[in-house]
Formats: sequence, C-alpha cells, structure tokens
Amino acid sequence: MRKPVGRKKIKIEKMKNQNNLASTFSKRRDGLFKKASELSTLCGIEIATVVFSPSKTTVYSIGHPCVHSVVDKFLNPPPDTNSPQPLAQPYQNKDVTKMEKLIEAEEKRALRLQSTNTKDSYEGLNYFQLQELSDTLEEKLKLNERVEIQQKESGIPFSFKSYGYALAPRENISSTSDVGPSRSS
Amino acid sequence: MRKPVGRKKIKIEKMKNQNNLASTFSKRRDGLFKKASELSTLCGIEIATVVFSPSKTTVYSIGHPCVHSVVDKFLNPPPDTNSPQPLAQPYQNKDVTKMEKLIEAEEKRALRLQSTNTKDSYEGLNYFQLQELSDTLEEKLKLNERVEIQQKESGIPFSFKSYGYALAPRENISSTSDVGPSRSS
DNA sequence: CACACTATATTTAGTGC
DNA sequence: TGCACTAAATATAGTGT
Repeated sequence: MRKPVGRKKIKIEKMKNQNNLASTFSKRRDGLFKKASELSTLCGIEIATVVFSPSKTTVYSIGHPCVHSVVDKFLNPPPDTNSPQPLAQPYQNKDVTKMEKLIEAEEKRALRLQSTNTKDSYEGLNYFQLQELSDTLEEKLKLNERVEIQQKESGIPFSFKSYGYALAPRENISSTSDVGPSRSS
Repeated sequence: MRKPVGRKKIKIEKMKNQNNLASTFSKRRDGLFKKASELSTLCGIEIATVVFSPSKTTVYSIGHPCVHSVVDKFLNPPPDTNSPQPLAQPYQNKDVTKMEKLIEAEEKRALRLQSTNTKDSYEGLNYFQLQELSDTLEEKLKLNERVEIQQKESGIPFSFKSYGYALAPRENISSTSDVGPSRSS
C-alpha cells in the first residue's frame, strides 16, 4: 500500500539489521561503481575499485582500463622507483600493457563506430559497446548495461564479479536493482 | 555575481574544459571516497579504490583495512582451507583469464581496424612519460578526520595520496573542503 | 587556484508488491 | 528474495570571491 515515506537519514555506522544491510550493500555498491565510472569517463582517468561482500565470499570490482592494470601500476610504480609499499612481489602482470593497448584500441573503435551513429547514444560515450565487443563471451556474461564477469573457482573461497573490465559510462548502470550478490560457496 | 544557477546536468563524457575538469575531478573524487567509506562502514566490508589523477602524476587511494590488504586478497585469493591450494602461479584469477580471453577474441578485430587507423598512439599509456612535477603536494593536504598516509619520493613519477589506510567512518569525510589535488606544474 | 554558495540533479532508506 | 516507488538526503555544476 501506501507509505512511501521516502528516504530517511541514517547514521553511518555498521548496520545491524541484516536485511537492510544486504539491500544497502547492493544499492550503494552499484552507486559507487557508477560514480567511479562517471569519474573515469568525465576526467579520462584510470581507476579501480574492489569491494568484498559482507560475507567475504564475493569480490566485486570495476576498473578502467581494468582493475589489474590500475592495481599493477599502483603496486609497481614505474621504472626507477621503489614502490610505495612493496607488497606482493608475486604480482607481476606483464600483460597489463598489452591489455591496455587492446582495450584502448577497442575504445577508439567503439567511439568511431558510435560517432557515425548520430543516434545520441549517450553522447557516444559508451566507448566499449560491449554488445559487439565480446560477442563470443558475452552470452555468458549477464550484462545488462555493463559487463559482469563472474567467477567460481573451486580453489578460491570467493567468487569474482568484475563489472566492466571497462567502465561502462552508462547513464544508469543499474536503475533500481542491484547486481545481486548471489554466490556463496 | 550573476546568480548561483545551481547544479546543471552534464553529459557523462570526457570534459573538454580543463578548469572544470580539474574541479570536477577533485569534487567527485572526494565524493567517491566518501561513498566508499560509507559503504565500508555501513556494511562492515573491505574495500579499496585507486584513482590516478588526470595527469597521472598522482595516485589517490583509500581502503579498508588498507588498499594493499584488499588488493592483495583480490590478487591472491586465500587458499581454501579444505583443499590443497592449486594456485601455483600467482594471480591466476579467472578474472584475468577471462579478460585475456576476451581481449584475445577482440584482438583480431582491433588489429584489423587499427591497420586502417594510423593514429593509435595511445596518448596516455605511459603515465610516467609525462611531467613529474613533484613537491609541494603534501603540505597542501588538509585532512579533516581521516587518516592520510602520504608518500613521496623525488624520484617517483607520481605521488601517492592514500586516504585512510583505514576508512574513517566519519559521517562527513569532506563537507566543503577536500584534500585538494593541489597539482602544480 | 582553492573555497563558498545555491539551485538542481542524483542517490537511496524504507516500504510495498 | 528481488524489484519498483517515493520523497528526503546528498552530491555537485556553475558561478563568485
């Protein structure tokens, strides 16, 4: 019935109500990702965000060009320097550069394609046009507006949900629904 | 002093005006970090966000408990306590595998198109090739309530600005003032 | 150039299906 | 459990100082 009182103010502290918490986690995570996406698009910057679910069984992430490349740069500062805080030495992604180039190439391609499409299409900013980008993989991905890569690995205690290895500058990443944590091994 | 017209709608696309871009970057970055902080506090979750400045000379980050721990977990999923960990190679996240797969699939197309596009220099790939104005970034920081860890080396191509290696469950991370990108060049 | 200010654009807490 | 809705709470674009 009726009683949509509207948004209420809450204290920024650990939520006790589990139901609300789950709901809030979903909504805010989406909101956060959207903000990250917009920031990246508006300012043309690289960004990465990793979020663990409350139960820690799932990892949600988003990044541009991709989480790994950004993290890699963060962990392994260029050439001559010592990393800010030397961490996992093991992480040494030599393919990052390659991935970035490919991603950018795809970006440009998408842009080009869209530029020819006067059909607004959100200021043709959906530089990834994932619909056609990963046609082979896409069907497997449950992307609404963004890419969603979900992983379930036997040896891994949690699953991965990587939204957009490329940020989707969609105007609305997720209107009212949330991704749904699902997963839980 | 015409009149505060108030917020206007903008298109989510790369901003052309450099002044606005700088301003927006600063504001939205703060907003993003605040959101991340709130999400972490409200849901008691681990989170990390890394943001490169437009010039790529500075890296802003925030995380709980800290960026590194989160990133490390993301890259190195803890072994399943009930099974021998088969993770021989570092970071064989399916995330990467999938990404590479996707990229590989796209490679052909991208290359094909690139052959026709001669201007694919990827202007922003080498973040370290740019200027490295350093200095004076720290002193301008004005942390309000959060922890701020900063590291700077004269030889580092970019400076680090890590907000809260522990997210401050502050209700308001940055009401009106922000850390201030304080770029200089 | 960093802040302060508003009028609006967005986000989202709580509720109903 | 998830999705839709409403209105209050916030985030912010543009303008001033």
